[in-house]
Amino acid sequence: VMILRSRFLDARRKRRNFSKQATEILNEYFYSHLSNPYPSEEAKEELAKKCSITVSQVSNWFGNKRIRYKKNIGKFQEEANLYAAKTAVNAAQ
Amino acid sequence: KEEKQQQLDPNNPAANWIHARSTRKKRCPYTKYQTLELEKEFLFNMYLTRDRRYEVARILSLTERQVKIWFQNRRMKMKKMNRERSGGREQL
DNA sequence: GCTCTATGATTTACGACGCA
DNA sequence: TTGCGTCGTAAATCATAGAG
Repeated sequence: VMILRSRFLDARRKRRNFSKQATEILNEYFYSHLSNPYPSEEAKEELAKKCSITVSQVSNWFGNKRIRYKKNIGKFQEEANLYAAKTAVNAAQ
Repeated sequence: KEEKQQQLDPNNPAANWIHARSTRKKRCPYTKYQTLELEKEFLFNMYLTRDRRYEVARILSLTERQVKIWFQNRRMKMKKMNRERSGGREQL
């Protein structure tokens, strides 16, 4: 029983990568708010809804993204340019 | 293998959200034993008296501050678990 | 299948702020 | 003014999904 229980509890660490579209939405927000990539609670809720993930997952994603971006800006430069261009196109419409 | 040199391009709008308290103690993962004992204590009561905190800290070779913060974090974890347990679907 | 690494989640440690 | 509470986060670490 304890074994089964612990397996169930450990299942929270079973994860799937987010969908391509969810990642797209999160990255768009991140790179279009690069000067302050800290979404408010309301913004997190909206992102969560759009991405079909939980608010906690949105928080985790931004926490991971900020630290990993900061640790190696060069590695993300291409991605940053891509989303900057995408945002510019959206804004132009 | 470890050269963390990041030249912050002035063009880069990300220049300002770096906190990084240089005086912060590095995170040090607790042993299985320490965690287990802390969990047992948490099960006994979610809030520590000063005397219990002293005892737990002494037994586990942690500082009282570490024990205090562990309980604070543990309560936040519980809160989060409850929040997502009631909001999400349950299977099994 | 079998490494690796990218990625989502969890764990320590604080700063900021609240209340008694 | 001390001191413990929560909230949000940084940074390190964990666990493994997935790409080669």
